Amino acid sequence: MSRNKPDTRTKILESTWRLLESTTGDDVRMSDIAKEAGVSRQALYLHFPNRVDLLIATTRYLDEVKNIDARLAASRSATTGLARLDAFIEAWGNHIPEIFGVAAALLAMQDKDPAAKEAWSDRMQAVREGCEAAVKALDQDGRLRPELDADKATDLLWTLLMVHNWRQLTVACGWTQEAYVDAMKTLARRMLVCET
Amino acid sequence: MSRNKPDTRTKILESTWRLLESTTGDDVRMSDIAKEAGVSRQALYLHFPNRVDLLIATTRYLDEVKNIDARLAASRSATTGLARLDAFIEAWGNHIPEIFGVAAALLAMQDKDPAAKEAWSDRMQAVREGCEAAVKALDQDGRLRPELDADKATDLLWTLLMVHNWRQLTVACGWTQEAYVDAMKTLARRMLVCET
DNA sequence: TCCTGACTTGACACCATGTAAAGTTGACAT
DNA sequence: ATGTCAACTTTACATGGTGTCAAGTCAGGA
Repeated sequence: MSRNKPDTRTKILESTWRLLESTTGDDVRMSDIAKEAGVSRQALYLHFPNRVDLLIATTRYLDEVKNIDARLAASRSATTGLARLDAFIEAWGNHIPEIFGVAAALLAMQDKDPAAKEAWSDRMQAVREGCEAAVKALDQDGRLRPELDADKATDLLWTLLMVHNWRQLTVACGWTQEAYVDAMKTLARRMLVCET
Repeated sequence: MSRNKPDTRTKILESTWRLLESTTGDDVRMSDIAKEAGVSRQALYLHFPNRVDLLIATTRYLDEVKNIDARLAASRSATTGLARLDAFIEAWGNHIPEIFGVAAALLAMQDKDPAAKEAWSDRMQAVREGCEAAVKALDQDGRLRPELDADKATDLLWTLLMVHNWRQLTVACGWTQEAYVDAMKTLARRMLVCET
């Protein structure tokens, strides 16, 4: 884990990220990344076995830099179930735009590449666990709608918070990030929480 | 519009559909379709200029066979706004599994191919119009939540009914089609409709 | 000085899409 | 019967991106 030098590997990861960020980059090729990193195309293959693994490594790098795990974990410290739900939605919802470029690239190749599917599904499993924890906290407060069991409620919240829905509302419909997060909070309550 | 003979074009469209339907078909190639249709690969190019256009033609063929437009239009005949919302969700929600295979293929190539993006966005625009009509009917009954304007409400309903959410709940979470439709109806009401 | 590891250069195999051109076949008009 | 035309087949090839391979460069350390 010694990463001190100018570090070509990091340069590559940063470049990949940067290119995927610029939404204009419809389809980012290996040679594009190499050029951006100021490195030969072959150098990429010295550090990553293939394109998919490079993208996956980029998401992990991003998670590390943005420290999403810590931020999601923070939402667990809320005292009431409701506060926890809000905190979780806020943490995750505000993380989405940070990872969206990379996420979209990974999503795009899900059908073709099993490894990409696997990698994405891993990340989403982490989100699901966050949803589950929030739902359980709600249940323990007796605020979960009685007609919902914890599994169904988790499924619903998980689905609501998917990247696709963020994309639709912000990118396609032009909502602001704040409007998105607020709407998600409201909807989650209406979906899951019972009165009083 | 004379289509009477054994009709290679139709055979190709049917084969494309069939292959995309079988979700195992991760990535359906032109040669796969040709083989399935019992036709040379080049024959495909006699009928469709390229892969994207073939996929788009397949969606149109499907729409025609399944007669979705008529079914969506039928939802407009409901008398109250609430009934209309339900009818629309039922019509569209039950159409999704019919088109899902083709839709997924078209979605997968959205980033790469502008024509695919265009085609899909066209179809989704039709859905949006349905959402808008339902929201307006609700508004006229005075049942639309006062804190929502018609645009925002349409955005939300449209997002809720996206194919991705169907996929997540049924394919990923294992919900039945009925459970999905019921949940969407309930959620739409909770999202959009005010009390009394 | 020589070695080694990181990187470059250039060539190439692979695979899917799409193009091009010549050959086959069957229906149909005369 | 013959010629023609359209639909389809066969074969070959260009293109573009991924991934592999092998030889070459070059700086820094023992």
